[in-house]
Amino acid sequence: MSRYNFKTIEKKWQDFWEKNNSFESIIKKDKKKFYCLEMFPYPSGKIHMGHVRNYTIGDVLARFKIMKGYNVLHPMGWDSFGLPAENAARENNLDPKTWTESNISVMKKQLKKIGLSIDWKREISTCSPEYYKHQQLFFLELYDKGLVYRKENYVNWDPAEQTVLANEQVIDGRGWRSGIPVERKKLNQWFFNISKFSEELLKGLDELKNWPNKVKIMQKNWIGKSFGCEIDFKIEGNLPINTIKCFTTRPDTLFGFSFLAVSVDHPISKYFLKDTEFIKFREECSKTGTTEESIALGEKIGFKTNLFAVNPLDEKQKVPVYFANFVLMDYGFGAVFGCPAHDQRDLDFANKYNLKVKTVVKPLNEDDNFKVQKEAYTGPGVVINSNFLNGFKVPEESIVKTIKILEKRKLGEKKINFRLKDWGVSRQRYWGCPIPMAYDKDGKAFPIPKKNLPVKLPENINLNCKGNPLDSAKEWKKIKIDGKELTRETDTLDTFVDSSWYFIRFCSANNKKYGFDYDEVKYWMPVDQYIGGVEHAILHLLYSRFFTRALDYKNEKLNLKEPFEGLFTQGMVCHETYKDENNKWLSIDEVETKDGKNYFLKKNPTKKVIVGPSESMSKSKKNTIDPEEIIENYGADAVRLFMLSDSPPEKDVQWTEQGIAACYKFIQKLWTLHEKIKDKLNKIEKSQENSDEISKFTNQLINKININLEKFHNNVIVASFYETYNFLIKEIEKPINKKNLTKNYTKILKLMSPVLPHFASECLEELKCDNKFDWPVTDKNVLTVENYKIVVQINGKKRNVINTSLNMDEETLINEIKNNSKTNKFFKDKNISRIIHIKNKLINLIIK
RNA sequence: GGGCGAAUGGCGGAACUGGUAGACGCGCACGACUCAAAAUCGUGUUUUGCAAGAAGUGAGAGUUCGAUUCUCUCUUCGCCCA
Repeated sequence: MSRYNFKTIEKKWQDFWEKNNSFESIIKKDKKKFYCLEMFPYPSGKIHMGHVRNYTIGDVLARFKIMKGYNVLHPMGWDSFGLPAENAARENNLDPKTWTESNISVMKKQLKKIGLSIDWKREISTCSPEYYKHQQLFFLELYDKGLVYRKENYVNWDPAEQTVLANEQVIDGRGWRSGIPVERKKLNQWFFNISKFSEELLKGLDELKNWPNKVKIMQKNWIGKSFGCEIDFKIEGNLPINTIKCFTTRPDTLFGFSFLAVSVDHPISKYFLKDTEFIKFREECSKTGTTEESIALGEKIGFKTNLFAVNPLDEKQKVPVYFANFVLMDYGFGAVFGCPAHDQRDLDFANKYNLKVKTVVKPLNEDDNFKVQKEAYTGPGVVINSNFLNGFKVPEESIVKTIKILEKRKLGEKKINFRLKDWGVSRQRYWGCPIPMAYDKDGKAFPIPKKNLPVKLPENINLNCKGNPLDSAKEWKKIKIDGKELTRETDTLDTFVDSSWYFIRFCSANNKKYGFDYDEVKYWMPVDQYIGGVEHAILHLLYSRFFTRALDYKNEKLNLKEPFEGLFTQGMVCHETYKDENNKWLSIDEVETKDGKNYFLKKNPTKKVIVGPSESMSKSKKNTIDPEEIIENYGADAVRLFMLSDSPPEKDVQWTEQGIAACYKFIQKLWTLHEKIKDKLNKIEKSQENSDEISKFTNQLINKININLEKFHNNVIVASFYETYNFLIKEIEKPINKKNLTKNYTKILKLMSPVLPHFASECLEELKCDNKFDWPVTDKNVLTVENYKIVVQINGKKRNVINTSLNMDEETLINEIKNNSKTNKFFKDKNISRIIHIKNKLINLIIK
């Protein structure tokens, strides 16, 4: 018996697939298409286990669909713009392009070693001008359609680095590099008008039947449609304004009104610019950062004005007006009315500034003396202490009825509000897609003429300057359009823009004229199955849905709304973590164990290692496993097998040395089995009779795998492979019909081939019996079974399992149970009062 | 604080529309082979009990002939939002 040499065999088949262009996809109109896409990687240097898991899940599906006769598109590319390249380049004194390109070539080689069914002829890279020139054209098209505009907006500003920080670069309110508190600063930026599509994007979710509910709910919350009312509050004081407009979802709590809070950026702020106290307060606010979270977690502070707001439902009630840090200008109208009793944030604020707290809603089970104390009451109930609103049920009638009253009195108006804000796409970075715009001396914006695209990134840029590197590219910035001297936009596009249409680009990856070809997009889109991490559940997926709609907007030729028909979000790959006595992370290579429980330092085996919980693999925790090394030691098929076994793919999986070793051993066992079967087939001369258990088994296996593949229950599929081995290794010891063995074993190998493509290809080639790579179908003739095991329950408890013939009549069955030695004792002095009989499955006798 | 989800042996996990709980793997134990070890193969492995049996899917109730599955209450954990 030879050992299975995965190194030569895997190489052999990978070369074979490449030479034969096995996975090249071309439009075949007579065939049903299947577009299988995994989220493309960021070329950070090397592939990690998360990629291997993601791409294995996708590859199994793609190969399955190919075998089922679909015309499959399964492409791969690189999300290659972004900050890490800029940082790495700065550290290593390279340019980002060189760094990125060398990473891509390394990672491509690594990906190929997994044996993926990728059509590499469609490979794209978002940092190549061949890709981003189309993106720049789309930008201008969106600009023409009125979906792109420029406005001033706040950014996170690092005063030490003199640069803008992305939200994730702000850690505890400080710049990640400088450690200095981040400030809010206003900058002119480009925006995509995503909020124009709020309603559509929300409604579209209902049609995404093959999306996880979880993700749809997350998107729904993110879009945040709320139904409420805008109210004009009369203002009294010494300012030339009469009213302030507010948006509220709780007009029914208007009688609990105790203050009015406005954003420091509210138009009325211009009347306070001479007030040094206000200026101080505004500076204080700018330190809080711009994210909703930092505002929610930070202290609520206010600045009292000398203004008073009048309650529109009760002219006698006048409350103070505050500037407050928790009111954002871009939500509603930058002003909210405060009802402390029924909003926790308002209550915190009211307690701090000693404002009145009036309870106007009580829970159903409380009486009218119910008073809100330390916790705001936001639940359902009845309106109290509110004059003509009293008795309204909260929330089902109170909100609607109050709005009607306000509308009748012309004090307010029903309004729908969305949390979703427009997408700011300007980034003050070098390594991104240049925004194709330019400005004259007065700051007026002009689009770069389409014929002059692409606007290429200048090379040899000094990245070690402060601020935006492109700003220092003096020559590059100058441009003449129609004789006018202009200055180029120096911001680049958010990399989320790059990934918002790459799935469309794959349909026509090599089209030089335009970003895509309409016929090809019509054939391939939408993506039938998109697979990736749940961390992209909101932004990437929402932006992609928006961008697709934006391309479709005012464009009769495209007719594409939703890019991803099916979505699957896989879990992460985790590993135990190790620390030394000084609480410093230790890498997996630095520790060793003999019993799997106690770990010691390799360098110093007397030093015990602290074993931490299993966490997602990350460089910072030093618990990563290098896929290339693993493939080198165990082979791609073993890694693929392990990535699918153990845990369901939507959950996290634990990487263990024993786990991968078990998969390796299993493939060796399958090979031994294969050799035994070959041997057996050579020895059988005449056709031998047998009960054909193998056909029955294979048929059941086909059913099982079909069901589980569609449901992504890959771990169950792997388990069924083990069952198959356990079955076959015993079965081939029995007399067997040669034809049956060949036919069924071939089917079994084909069933395994999406998961173990190299191994299955090799075995099938050796059998030389059938070189068609089709998906096995069940043989209906074999599925009829004569003998059934039926479960016998007495008073609902399982007492026995007996063999019966198909559709045995009830009387015979009961007689058999009464006489059976295991169950006869239950019938002494008792009668059967009820019979529940499920044919060929179970019988439950109720006896008294 | 709100939303969503989960909880099954020593561990990862399986169980189709309510119908044999613990598939499959890991680990562990014993045995075979071997001078020995590794590798490999075989047997066993929810708890309790010698056994027949009994108990058992986070806790408590409910619906049902029958509940891991459905309903309610609670506990713990995870994710997202605030």
